[in-house]
Amino acid sequence: MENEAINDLLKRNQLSVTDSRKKILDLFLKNSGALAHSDIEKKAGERFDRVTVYRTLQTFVEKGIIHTIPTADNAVLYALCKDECSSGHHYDNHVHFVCDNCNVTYCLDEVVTPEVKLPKAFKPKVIEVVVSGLCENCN
Amino acid sequence: MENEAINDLLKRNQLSVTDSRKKILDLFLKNSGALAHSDIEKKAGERFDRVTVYRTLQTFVEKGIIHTIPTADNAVLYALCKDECSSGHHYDNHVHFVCDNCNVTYCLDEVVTPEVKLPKAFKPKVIEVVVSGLCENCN
DNA sequence: TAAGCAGTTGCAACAAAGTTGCATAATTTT
DNA sequence: AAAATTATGCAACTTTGTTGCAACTGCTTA
Repeated sequence: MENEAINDLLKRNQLSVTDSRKKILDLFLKNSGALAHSDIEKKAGERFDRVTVYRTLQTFVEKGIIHTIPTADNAVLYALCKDECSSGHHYDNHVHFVCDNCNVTYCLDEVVTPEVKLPKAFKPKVIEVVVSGLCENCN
Repeated sequence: MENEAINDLLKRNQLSVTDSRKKILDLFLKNSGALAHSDIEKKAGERFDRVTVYRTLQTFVEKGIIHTIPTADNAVLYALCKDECSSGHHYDNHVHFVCDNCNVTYCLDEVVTPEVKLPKAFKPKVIEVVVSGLCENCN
């Protein structure tokens, strides 16, 4: 079932289908929120080698399978990309939401980043928006 | 001259006026852009102890003298707050701009963060906007 | 389906970033 | 100017991230 989807996703990105990659991808699929490196490393049941986790996440980012989320406290977070992300180029124009209470980070894919009017001399390329507050569950 | 201003700022925040604090504050005043921890630690001329830099920055953030800036590559950046920031509470509703070319980070104090429409269930408190692209000098 | 190749993993060793306790030194208070 | 308070810097440590290399796994093709 989902196994098929995972295999497909990996193959579509010219990645060999390995245990670690399947397990890490599975974690993302089963988690609605974003994951920190440490979440993955310590994830119940299986322990992955630190180096493998670093390299897997890096590979996934390069292939456009996941993207990083900047946070105010500078923890590195990762979340699945929508299909539109292509290799090395993230169309990451959605808003991220961090809950102050439960600390979960959401990708609000349906909320598009607003326009920002800058001084003329600045040429914007990417706009990152991170909102914090109370999420749907903690409200 | 500026020395007065620095002393005042520290005293106003109930901080004793020490060499390290004066020098680090001075760096911020002389730099239009944001500073990374390492910028401060290695700053030409003077070398500060790593621990002192960590503790000084932490104190300044707590007092509302400086604020942190979230970045895409998760480097920790600090910049001076406008006067409105009070102890422990940052009114940090301006846009940050990171130049892809010269890598300088600007606080665009005059650019106010736009409204973002979230799903009803989410209650926003703080909105962080980080724009990257080409700055006024690299344009 | 077995052999061989390329890509992936995990270990070890290292480098960088950040933290803590404590004795010393500097500021502030009286 | 001495006492009290606060900040500094060292040492030792923890956490986080990186690199090289040998062993292994998944992929290809014959």
